[in-house]
Amino acid sequence: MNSHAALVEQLKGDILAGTLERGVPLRQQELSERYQVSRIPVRDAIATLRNQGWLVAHGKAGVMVPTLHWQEAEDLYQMRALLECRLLEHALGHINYEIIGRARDINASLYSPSLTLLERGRLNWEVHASLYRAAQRPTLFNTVATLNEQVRRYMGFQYGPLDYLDTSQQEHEQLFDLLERKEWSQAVTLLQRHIEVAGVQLVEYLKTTEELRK
Amino acid sequence: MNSHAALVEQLKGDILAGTLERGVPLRQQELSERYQVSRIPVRDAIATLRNQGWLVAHGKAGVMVPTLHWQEAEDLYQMRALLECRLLEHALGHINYEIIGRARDINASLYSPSLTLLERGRLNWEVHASLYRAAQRPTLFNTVATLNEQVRRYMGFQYGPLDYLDTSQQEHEQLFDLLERKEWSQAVTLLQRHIEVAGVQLVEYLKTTEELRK
DNA sequence: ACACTTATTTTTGTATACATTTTATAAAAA
DNA sequence: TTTTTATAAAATGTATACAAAAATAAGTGT
Repeated sequence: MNSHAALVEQLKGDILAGTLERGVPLRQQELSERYQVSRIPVRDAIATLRNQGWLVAHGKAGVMVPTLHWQEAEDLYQMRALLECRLLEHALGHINYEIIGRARDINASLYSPSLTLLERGRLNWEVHASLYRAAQRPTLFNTVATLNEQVRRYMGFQYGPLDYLDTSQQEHEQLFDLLERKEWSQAVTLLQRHIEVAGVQLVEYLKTTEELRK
Repeated sequence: MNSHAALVEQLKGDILAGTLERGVPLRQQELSERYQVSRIPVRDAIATLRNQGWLVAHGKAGVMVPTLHWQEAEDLYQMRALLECRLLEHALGHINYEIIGRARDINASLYSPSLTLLERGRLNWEVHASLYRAAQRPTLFNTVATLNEQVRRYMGFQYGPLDYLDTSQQEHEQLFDLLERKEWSQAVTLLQRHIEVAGVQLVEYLKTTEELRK
């Protein structure tokens, strides 16, 4: 992995871990000292993170970690539900037992308790992605991948408070069964609910925590 | 406008104009000489354009203007149809005569024949955006805006060959009428077809030109 | 005490120079 | 001739230094 991607991932990790306080401006020199590189790669990383929504402008000079809003999570999950269902529909004809097998393996690895939050989020996406790739629709796939990457910003909250991940893995297994039996319309419906209820749960949780902060 | 955004727009213009050949690697030094700036702002602009899909990697070092594929256009328009209809639904309750009036004004300005391709594409988006903003859904709006920005890469082809823009403006006017009469479900249906037929026309055209190149 | 200017400091943006990686070239071996 | 490997050239990535812009602080008048 080149150092640019490494720095971006490092920053994402620190954002999720809460090491970088939300709302306060990040200074390029601070970051360059913290990560022991010059300001140029820091600038590159900041640009990437801005484009992906992990950082936003702070006034006219500087960026900050944005505060989380339930409205954003709601939109992200609604878009996921819409687009991922279309993507699964395109994939249906191309999904074979090998693909389902790989997806099962990834889903099984999620049961390991010694996974960091970041690894868990990434594996969860890989379960979905392994199915979506069969659709051979790179443009649609990329947009969906971008949405999932944005959802990751809320992962720090999804873990712990609502033990969503257990039920999520079980729903994945149900999805695999339906796909193997070629019960396609039911599979798409399950996926839709799978995403929508996850979204509703997250939004509800965010609303309560937002209330608490006032 | 700061120089970074200016350089990005300049490059987009040159990409649309065909000044930068597709498929051949762009060198940072060439661009820095061409636009009379150092390689640093060129690098920044390239990073932005890569994130927006206007440039893609060429091997391990360098970027190029990507070739256009009808499959990409198809996906972009299908996503637009899905997401923009949802966005319009959210907006329906908030759309008033002032908003429709502004949209009408923008649409009227499109009849001017002395518009460049870039200006035309931008105004066309502004018609849609002026309605969507009423929805007050920034996250959904941003995704839709990104999709429209990506569609712009195909605008060079949409102009001339298929005289799509005339009918597009007439459909906009129909949409305004339906919104004023609060015939909401019909308005959403019209928008869906408006986007879908534009997509189909573009895809058909791209298929024929792709055939010719072989 | 408060609004408004002006000066100072800080921060970001850009140029130049150097280091590292990648690509192209040419020589050597199969 | 083709493939492989070594070498040279070129391109990108990064650090440092400087210029422009923005934020902060100090001063001025009301």
